[in-house]
Amino acid sequence: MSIVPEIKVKVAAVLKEMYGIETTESELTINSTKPEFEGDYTLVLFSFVKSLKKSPEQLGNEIGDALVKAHPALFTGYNVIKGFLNLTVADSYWICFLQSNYNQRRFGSKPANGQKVMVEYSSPNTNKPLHLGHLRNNFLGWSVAKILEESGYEIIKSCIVNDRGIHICKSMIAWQKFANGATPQSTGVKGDHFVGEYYVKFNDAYKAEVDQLINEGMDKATAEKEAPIMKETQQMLQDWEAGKPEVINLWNMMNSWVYEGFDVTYKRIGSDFQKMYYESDTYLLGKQFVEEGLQKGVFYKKDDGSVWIDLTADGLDEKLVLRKDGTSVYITQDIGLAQQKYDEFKYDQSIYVIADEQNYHMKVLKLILQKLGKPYAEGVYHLSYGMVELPTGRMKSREGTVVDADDMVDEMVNVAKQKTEELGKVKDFTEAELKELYDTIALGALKFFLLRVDPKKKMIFNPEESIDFHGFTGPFVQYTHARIRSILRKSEVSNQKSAATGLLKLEKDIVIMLEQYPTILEQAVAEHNPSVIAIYVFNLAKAFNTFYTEHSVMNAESEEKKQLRLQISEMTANVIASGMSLLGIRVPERM
RNA sequence: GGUCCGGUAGCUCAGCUGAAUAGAGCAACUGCCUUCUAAGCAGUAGGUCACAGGUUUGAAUCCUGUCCGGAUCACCA
Repeated sequence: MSIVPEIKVKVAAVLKEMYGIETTESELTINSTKPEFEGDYTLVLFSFVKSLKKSPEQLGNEIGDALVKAHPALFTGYNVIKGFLNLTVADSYWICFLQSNYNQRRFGSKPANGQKVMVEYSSPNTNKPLHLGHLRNNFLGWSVAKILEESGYEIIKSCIVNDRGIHICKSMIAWQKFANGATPQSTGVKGDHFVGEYYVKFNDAYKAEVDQLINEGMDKATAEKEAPIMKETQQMLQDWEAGKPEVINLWNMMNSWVYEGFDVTYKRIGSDFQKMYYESDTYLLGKQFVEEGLQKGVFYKKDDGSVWIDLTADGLDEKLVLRKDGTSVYITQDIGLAQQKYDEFKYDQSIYVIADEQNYHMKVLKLILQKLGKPYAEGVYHLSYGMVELPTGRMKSREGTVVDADDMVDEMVNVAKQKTEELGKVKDFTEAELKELYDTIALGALKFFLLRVDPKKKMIFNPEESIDFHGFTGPFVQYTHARIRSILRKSEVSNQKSAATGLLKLEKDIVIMLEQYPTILEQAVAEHNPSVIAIYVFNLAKAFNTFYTEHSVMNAESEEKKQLRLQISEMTANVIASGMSLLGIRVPERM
């Protein structure tokens, strides 16, 4: 058991024995003792003062006395200040904890719990390359999956590719019109970027046609509908749905270009999936549920044949689930896909990593599944994350302010290279080693930057800050790891029982933090939130650096001290490495 | 307009299941490399926690209202 719950159990026993009051764990507040006071953990006394009719000081002294007397191996002292009982945990407890965990590679991980979780993330469109927003999504989804996996869940990472629809036809039409048969191969442009260029070309051509029609006296709305290129695109969508071979061939060809490009990007940023879904396969799913919903009285049909669900009683609106022409809408497809996923994997939980602009949609999806009585409805969880904005405001593809994912990674690699060369610490590295190091640092910086903020909140991406490798950053944590590894390379850590008997303040600070790691991991799981790990790992690295400048490991005062510090160092390196791995960040031996 | 989310130091963010004098990083200023990697450390300065009420022994945190910003409410996806 972790130390905090253990303290709570002991306190509860004392309260029961001395005053006859029953307390639950949540009624007891144990905080880390503020650095300006003596002690490790603090019990807040106020809540008992009233019912026990004792002054906080008296109560604190009584409880403190009883705790020290009953558990001399755990508590070595206490002090009471105002309504706070500050408890000092025995050094021997911390040393023993360190001794038994310092060389564990996966401290904090849990055995399989039999629960199966699907995590759907990334969800790209096949008409343009990935951008900064996708990166946040990919890093989040991957990390949450990894965090759950480390905590004993079986994970299936999945991805739904939006590979059909009007937006896909736009780039197809533009390619037909403007490409003269050009291909990624013939131009040397990465496939997803290549196709993205034609999507842009479509919009340019479309805009020109609309402007011309307006100049000829047409109103804007009509012009947007009547523009010839738009009509061609809509025709193409119909041809696609009808399965017209030349359209399908073109579609297959252009999508394959995009996938080649995506493969490169995914590999580079470390995204992977066990199961791919394609909207072209799933867009017709869900229609069967319309009939089921009608029979169960969950849906109703309007005179024009369209089918709806009334969610006004749940504080939402009426929502269309089937068009009057009998085709399904997005939400209907999602119902179908949820069922298909469940049929195949029988998941306990299904996490959808989708931006918060779809909060309403996901609420509706879950509600409909519940109303249809689906057994998996409760397990549907929308991991909603905020949009990434630039200091200048929202990214807008039409205004060309979108930050491209590949460009972003390239730039980070360049910065990593430049800074590494400036510092000149790894001049003996081979080309291959250098390349790997630049990648490790670049992606570490980028991932840490995007994962360190609470997913729920929108974030401002400041390019200048993102290339800073000092302070609250991935490279700072990586650097701390490299520093520790440097020490460990030079010295054997003895597996002998530590002979050390006491801990200095800065030594204990680190051990206390290390002990908290499993609790932090639990919090990250409960909140589906990687940022708590990023923050923790940064604080741990910071504490180690403080210790490092103050005390020497290699030239410690005694052999016992040296061994103790080596153990602290090794465990810190291990916890940094595993914490960072949960964020999808590698950690170098040297940098 | 309805619903939802947010407003904490110049900037980016923690803290939000109530608890001690509100914390980091960046930016600014001061120091520290003959000693295990200075991508580091130590220090100074910087706050009416949007505003007003309320609950409480105690509120950045909970409740109500107001102001400001954003998202959403498509037979789009």
